[in-house]
Amino acid sequence: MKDLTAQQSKVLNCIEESINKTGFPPTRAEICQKLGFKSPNAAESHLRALEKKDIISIAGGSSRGISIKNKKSSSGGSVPVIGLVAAGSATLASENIEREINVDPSLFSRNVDYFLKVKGLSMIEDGIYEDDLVAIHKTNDFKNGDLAVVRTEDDVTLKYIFKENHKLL
Amino acid sequence: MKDLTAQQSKVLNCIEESINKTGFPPTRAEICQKLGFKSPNAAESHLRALEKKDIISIAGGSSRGISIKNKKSSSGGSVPVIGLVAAGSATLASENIEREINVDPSLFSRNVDYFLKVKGLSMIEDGIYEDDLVAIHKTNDFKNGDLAVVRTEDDVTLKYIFKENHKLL
DNA sequence: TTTTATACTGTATAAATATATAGTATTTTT
DNA sequence: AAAAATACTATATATTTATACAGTATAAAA
Repeated sequence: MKDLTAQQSKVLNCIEESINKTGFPPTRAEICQKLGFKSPNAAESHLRALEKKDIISIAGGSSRGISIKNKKSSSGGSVPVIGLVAAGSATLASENIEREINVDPSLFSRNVDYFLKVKGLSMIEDGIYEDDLVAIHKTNDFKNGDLAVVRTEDDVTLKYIFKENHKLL
Repeated sequence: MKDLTAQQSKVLNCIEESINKTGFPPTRAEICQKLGFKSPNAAESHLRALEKKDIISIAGGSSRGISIKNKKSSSGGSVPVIGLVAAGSATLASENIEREINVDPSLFSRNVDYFLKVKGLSMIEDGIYEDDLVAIHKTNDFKNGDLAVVRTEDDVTLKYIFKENHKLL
């Protein structure tokens, strides 16, 4: 898959956010508003570039007809499974990947970047057990109370995050 | 939650299918086409009824502005966990519910009707282990190769389904 | 160096879409 | 028995939205 430019990534993020927040994709105008463009054609061009790179598909002649394509193959994307240690170093390098599993992408509303295998019993009250796989979606868009992978100095944990005065609790 | 009429259920199903298939909600006209209505107001009325019953929300002034609300509470729906035996009798009666767990509904693209606890190791090759919870979405809309709960005479199993000449294989 | 891709502004418009209004008929609730 | 909800057809229209066309400018690839 070709790499995306910085602007194309922003537009893709904008689409994901819209779907996550409102339940439906954005219009050209809404993309422009969010990213500060002054011409609808700015959004249109980026959308066509993303379509050309096979990241999204655009349904012609229908409003909000944007859908994000499944990242890898279409018939069940292959998603890497990573141990928690490897996640600490934040690499998806092949030596860190335990195995690849096939999932139906439509089961998840957000893109699954990778799976993390759970160690320990800290989340047992929430129905998350040891060796469970947690689907991880990379994003900078989080709300208080979201469940997230939190990475500190040399520790990686799965917990609910709360932000207060620009500090994570 | 108030009960839905037969027609309202059809419309809700139509919305779910559209989101699952295309990635975005339908227009009034598309609902009419799918359900055989001849007036856009037929769809509109049903949508307003569903909105009144708090099943969906409609974003005013924007196309395809339909989103399906989280079935139970908005901040993490409570979803019942059912043992496989209980699923065989197809009841959600309280004596069959092992426990209720809270999930972030936005993690799933489809509504999660209940969770099923897996018995046996038949799906181990697909990363589904004993005592795993499988999110079940009730629908009549399935494709070949979908993973589904298959219920026979007195047996309930989780398997990939294939249909051929109106027979399930 | 010429082409292609990126990254926009600005303007215009056909088509898509939501949505209101006016009816009719049936069923359900009060 | 009256009122309210359901379940539509039919028509109309303001607004939303996609999308094309004309430019300008810069960076990357051939």
